[in-house]
Amino acid sequence: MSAQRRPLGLSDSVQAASIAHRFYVRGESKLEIAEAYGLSRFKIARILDSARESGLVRVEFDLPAPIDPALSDELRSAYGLQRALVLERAKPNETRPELRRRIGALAARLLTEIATKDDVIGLSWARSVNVMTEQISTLPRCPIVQLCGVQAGMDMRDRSVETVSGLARISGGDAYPIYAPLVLPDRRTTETLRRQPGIAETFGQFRSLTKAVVSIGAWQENESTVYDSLSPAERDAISKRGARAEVAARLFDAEGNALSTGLSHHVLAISHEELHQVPEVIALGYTTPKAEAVDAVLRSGMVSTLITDADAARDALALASGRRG
Amino acid sequence: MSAQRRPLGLSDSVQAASIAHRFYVRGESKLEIAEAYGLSRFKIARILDSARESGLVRVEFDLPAPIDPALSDELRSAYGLQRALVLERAKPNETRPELRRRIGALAARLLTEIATKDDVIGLSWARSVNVMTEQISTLPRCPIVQLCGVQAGMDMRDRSVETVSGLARISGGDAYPIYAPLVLPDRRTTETLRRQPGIAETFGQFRSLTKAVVSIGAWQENESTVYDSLSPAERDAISKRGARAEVAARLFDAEGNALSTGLSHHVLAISHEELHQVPEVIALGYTTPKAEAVDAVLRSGMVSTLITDADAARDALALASGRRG
DNA sequence: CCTCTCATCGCTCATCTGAGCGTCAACAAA
DNA sequence: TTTGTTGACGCTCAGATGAGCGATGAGAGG
Repeated sequence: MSAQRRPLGLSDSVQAASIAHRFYVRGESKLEIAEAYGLSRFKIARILDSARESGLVRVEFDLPAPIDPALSDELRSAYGLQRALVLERAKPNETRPELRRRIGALAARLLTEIATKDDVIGLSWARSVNVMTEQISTLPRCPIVQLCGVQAGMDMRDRSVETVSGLARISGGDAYPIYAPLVLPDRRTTETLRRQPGIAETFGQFRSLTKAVVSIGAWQENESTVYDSLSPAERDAISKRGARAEVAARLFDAEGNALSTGLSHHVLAISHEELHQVPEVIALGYTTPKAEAVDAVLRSGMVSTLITDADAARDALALASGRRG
Repeated sequence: MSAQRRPLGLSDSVQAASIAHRFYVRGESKLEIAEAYGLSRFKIARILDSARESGLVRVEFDLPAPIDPALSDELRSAYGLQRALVLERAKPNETRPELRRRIGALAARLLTEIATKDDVIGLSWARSVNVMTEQISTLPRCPIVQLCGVQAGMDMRDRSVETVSGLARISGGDAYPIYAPLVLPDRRTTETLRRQPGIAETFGQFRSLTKAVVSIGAWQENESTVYDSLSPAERDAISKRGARAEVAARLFDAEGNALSTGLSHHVLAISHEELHQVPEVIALGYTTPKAEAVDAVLRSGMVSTLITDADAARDALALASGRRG
C-alpha cells in the first residue's frame, strides 16, 4: 500500500530478513520469534511491518500461467464473479492476434480443467473462441453445442465453421453445429431455418447447457463481427437504443440490461434468457476498446468467469469504481 | 519445510494466489477474506498453507547485499551470535580473491554502519581485513588500533602495513600501528619490543577497544598466515596440542578453548583475554576448508558477528548440529 | 445394498495477534 | 532550567487464529 520508507541499514535488514524468513517461510509465531531474539512480540510485529513496507520482503506468485492475481481478485470481487483470469501485460506492444492467442490458451486450459463428462458445452462464434478450441488437446466426452449461426466474412477462411465439430472430435462427444448464417435478412427466414431439423436439435440443447464459452464484442467498428456485418443504418439504429456490448449477437446496454432490437428477430442465436440460465459462462473480452463492453456484460450478471488482459481489466475496474466511489 | 505437493489446477492456483495477495500483501484477516469468498476461515487457512507448501507463493528478500537470510539466521542462533552475515554463493567457481573481496565489502559496509565516534576499532592482520579497509570510504572520527604485529611475506608487498594508518586517515582519528613483526624468534626479543614506546602505546589501547575486526585462520597449510610462517616442527608441535584455529596469532582447539603454546610467548598480538573483552568482535572466515576453524572460534564465545560464505556456513552448521542432534 | 477408506470440512478452545493508548527517553526550543 | 515534540516501546483487551477432533460425503470393494 504505502511507499518505500527509508531503506534501512544492512544490519537491520539482515535481522528483518531473518525474522521474516522465520515468520513467513518457517511459519513460526511472532511470540516464538520474539523469545528467540529477546525482543517483545510488538517489536517483531513492527519489524515485519516495516520490512514489508520497505519492500525488503516481497511476496511473489508462481502461477502456472502469466496471470495477475491482484487484478484478477479485484475484478472478481468488483463484479461478483466466480472467477476472473487477468492476463499479465506481456510485451509493451503486443499485437491483437498475439493477445488473442494468449487469451485463447488461458481459456483452453481453464475449460480442459473444469470440464467433466457430465457437461454440455456451448461455444459462441468468435475468433478468440476459435483460437481457444485450437489449443485444446483433451476434453472429457461431452456434447459440444454451437450457440449461434455462422458469421459471414473472414471466419469462413480460417475454417472456424469446424470449431464445434473439431472440439467434439477431441472430446468424443456429440456435436451440435448450426450450418446457417448468424444474421438473416428477415424474421420469416430466420424462423424457418430455426425449425430445420439439425438447427432445431441444436437449439433444443440450449436449455441443457452447463458451460458456455462466449466472446464479448463492443458495439463499434472492428470490435464486433456482428456490428461489422450490419448496414450503417442498422448499426446506428441499434447504437441509438443504447447498445454497448454484444455476446453471441445478443445486445446489452451500458447497465448490462438485455436489449431487444429489431436485430433480435433475425439472428440465429441463443437467447439472453437461455444464456443467463447456463451455470458457468466463460466470457473472453480483451483490449482496451472493449472495456466498456466488458463492464456492461459483467453487470448483466450473466458471466461467471471472465478472461481478459490487464489493460481491459484496469479500464473496467475504473468504470466500476467510478460508479461506487 | 515439506516438498512440493501436487501442482494444483489453474483455477485453484488463481484463487489461491488472489487469497494470498489479500492476506500477505494487503494484510486482510483470514476472517475477512473468508467472508468475501463465502468460505470458512479454516478453508482460507488451508488454501494459504497449501499455496506456500506448493511454492505457489514465494517470499523473496530484497536485501541491500547478497546475503542468505535463512542461513544467516540459522548460524546466528546455532552459535548464539549477535549477528551473522552469510554471503550467498555467487558463481559456481568463484576464486578465493573474488570471494575475499565480497566478504571484505560486506564487512566494510557493516563497520561503516555500526561505527560511532565513541568507538575504538581494532584490526587484526589478514588479507580479508586489508581488503575490507580498502572498501571503506567514510568512518566516524575514532582511533584505529592494530591488534598484532606485521606478518612477513606477501602482506608487505600489497602495502597492507598501511592498513591501520590508512583507515585512520579516512576516519580522522588516531592510528595505533605496530611496526614490528608478528612472530619473533624468542621470548626475550618479544618482550623487549613489547616495551618499545610506540608498541606499548598500541598495546595499551587493547583494553579500551569497543570493536574489533579479525580474520579466522585454520591450522593448516595456506589457511593461516601464521601457520605458513612457522617451521614444520613448530607447526606439528602446535597441531599435536589440538590447535584448529587461529585469530590474531592466538590459537583455539576444536572446542573453542584458548590454547597456550610456546608460540604464545613470542608473538606480538592482543591476548585471548583482551580480545574476549571487546564488546563487538567481527570475525571474517570463509571457504569450506576453514569451516572447522570457524566452528572452533565461534564456540569460544568471543565473536559477536560472523561474516562468512554459504559453503563455510553450511559446513559449520553441520558440525554444530552434529553435536546437538 | 453395506461398509470401509480417504479426504474434506468446520467446530471448540487455548493461544496468538493487532489497534489503540499511555509511558518514557531523547532532543530542541523557549 | 522547563516545556513541547517526536519516536520507540510495550501494555490491555477484543478479536483473530491454529491444533486437533469428529462429522460428513464420495468412491471402492464386498
